[in-house]
Amino acid sequence: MGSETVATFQNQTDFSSDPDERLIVERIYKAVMERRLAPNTKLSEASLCDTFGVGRMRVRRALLLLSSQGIVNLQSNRGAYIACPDQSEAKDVFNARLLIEPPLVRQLAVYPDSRNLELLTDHILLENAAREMNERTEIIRLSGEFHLKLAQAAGNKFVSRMMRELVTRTSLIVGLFGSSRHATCPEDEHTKILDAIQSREPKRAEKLLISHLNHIQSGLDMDTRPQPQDDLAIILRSD
Amino acid sequence: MGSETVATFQNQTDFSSDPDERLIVERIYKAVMERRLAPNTKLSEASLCDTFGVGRMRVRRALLLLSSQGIVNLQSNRGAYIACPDQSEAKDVFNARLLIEPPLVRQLAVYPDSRNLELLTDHILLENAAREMNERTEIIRLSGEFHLKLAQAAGNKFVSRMMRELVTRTSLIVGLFGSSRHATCPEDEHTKILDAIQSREPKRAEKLLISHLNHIQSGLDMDTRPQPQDDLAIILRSD
DNA sequence: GACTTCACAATTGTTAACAATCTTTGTCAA
DNA sequence: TTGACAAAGATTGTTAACAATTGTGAAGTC
Repeated sequence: MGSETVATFQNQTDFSSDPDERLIVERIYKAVMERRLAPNTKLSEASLCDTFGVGRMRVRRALLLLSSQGIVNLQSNRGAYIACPDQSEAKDVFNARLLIEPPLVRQLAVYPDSRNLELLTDHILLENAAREMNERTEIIRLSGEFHLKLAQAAGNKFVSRMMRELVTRTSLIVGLFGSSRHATCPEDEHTKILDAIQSREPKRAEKLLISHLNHIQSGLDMDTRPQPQDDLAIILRSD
Repeated sequence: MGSETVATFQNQTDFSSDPDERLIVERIYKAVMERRLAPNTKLSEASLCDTFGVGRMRVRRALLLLSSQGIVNLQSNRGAYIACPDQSEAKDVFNARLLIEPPLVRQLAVYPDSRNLELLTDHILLENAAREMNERTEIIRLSGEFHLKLAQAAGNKFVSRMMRELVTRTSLIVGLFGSSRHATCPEDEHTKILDAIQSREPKRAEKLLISHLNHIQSGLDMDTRPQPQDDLAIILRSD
């Protein structure tokens, strides 16, 4: 794992015309989605340069794009760090998701497009396969991407974009505040949601989704760890 | 008009740390919102450089940020152009707005926060004042920004961001497809919506908003002008 | 021993020159 | 007159050197 191409992700809205830039952005995005890159990890220009074999300009542009997507935090004269959402932001993320996803799912259940439902079914198969194989990073990423595909099923570029940002941020939040027990999403909730959509039951789909989001949220310890990292990141580096 | 500071807009999410960069981004954003910058207008680096008295680096970064917000279209080796949404994108924008804004307004009507309602009231006063004075560009901008303030009233950073993008894009769309008659928004619909919110009538607020959005959409000639500009822009330039 | 100060190293920010690409203009031939 | 072609001009993309800032560690002082 990790060796497969990044092309899988390039159905996303990506503004950079240069392929190298896209690669950098997508790789970091993917690492964040899989929680391999922890919040507040420093992304120094030099290391990215020789990781990707690119000049500084490309790296800087990629970092600027990542910062505009809220994935990275640019600090003047100090460098780029993986974003580290606080409790207030976490609240905003979940509220935004609770605002957008329910009507989205309702709409999907009212006008289900067979082609899109197929894609969702395929995705759930992937999820289950990853679970069977116990591939942790895959499970985490696919779990998040289910919601993204939900948005993509609506066939709306803007909704997809916003959802991508919200899902990415959720990944950071779960990484920060998630208790180790509920590390991964509950297994069958996605299946149930898709089922309700396929059966054209908007109300049920909506309710399942809301409880799913609440379930994720309830697995977080928002009180502990007020503002961790930075120190922690340094500690990890000193090993 | 036009001489007032740009600071008014800086409550927005803006990722650039440098003040010059913010200024460029906000000025172009504002010009688009006021429909002074038409779709497909070329933004050459040189002209921006001496307009703002900045080096090329700043301009290029600003353009990259604008492109990440969908305001500007970066074409490799050809330059930056004000985005020119097509019919398909227009459809997406309105669908996204119809997805997000109704639940948003409903929520505002259920939990109205007095401070935020005050801000909305103030905004409507500004709108009416601009209408009285017949300040066209102000009317256009404030009209769009009402919806943005609606989102901001929810106190959610992400919702505000998405709405900002949608509203900006709507401005481009109306500029492209809007028939000259309905150039500006209908006068009192915003007032009515706010009224419904203040009276804590979620259903009514939602309905008013939906019909408001449909009203805007119905004022567009989506069939005419399949893909204008570029040529048109060149024609205008040859005067 | 703890604290400040200073200098050095490392990292990021900026600039300007150079390279590559596209656009325009002018010329020539059909 | 129209079209293709080529050279000049203008614009964007890239690179590398330089400047500025921050972080680090050693020396010195209390």
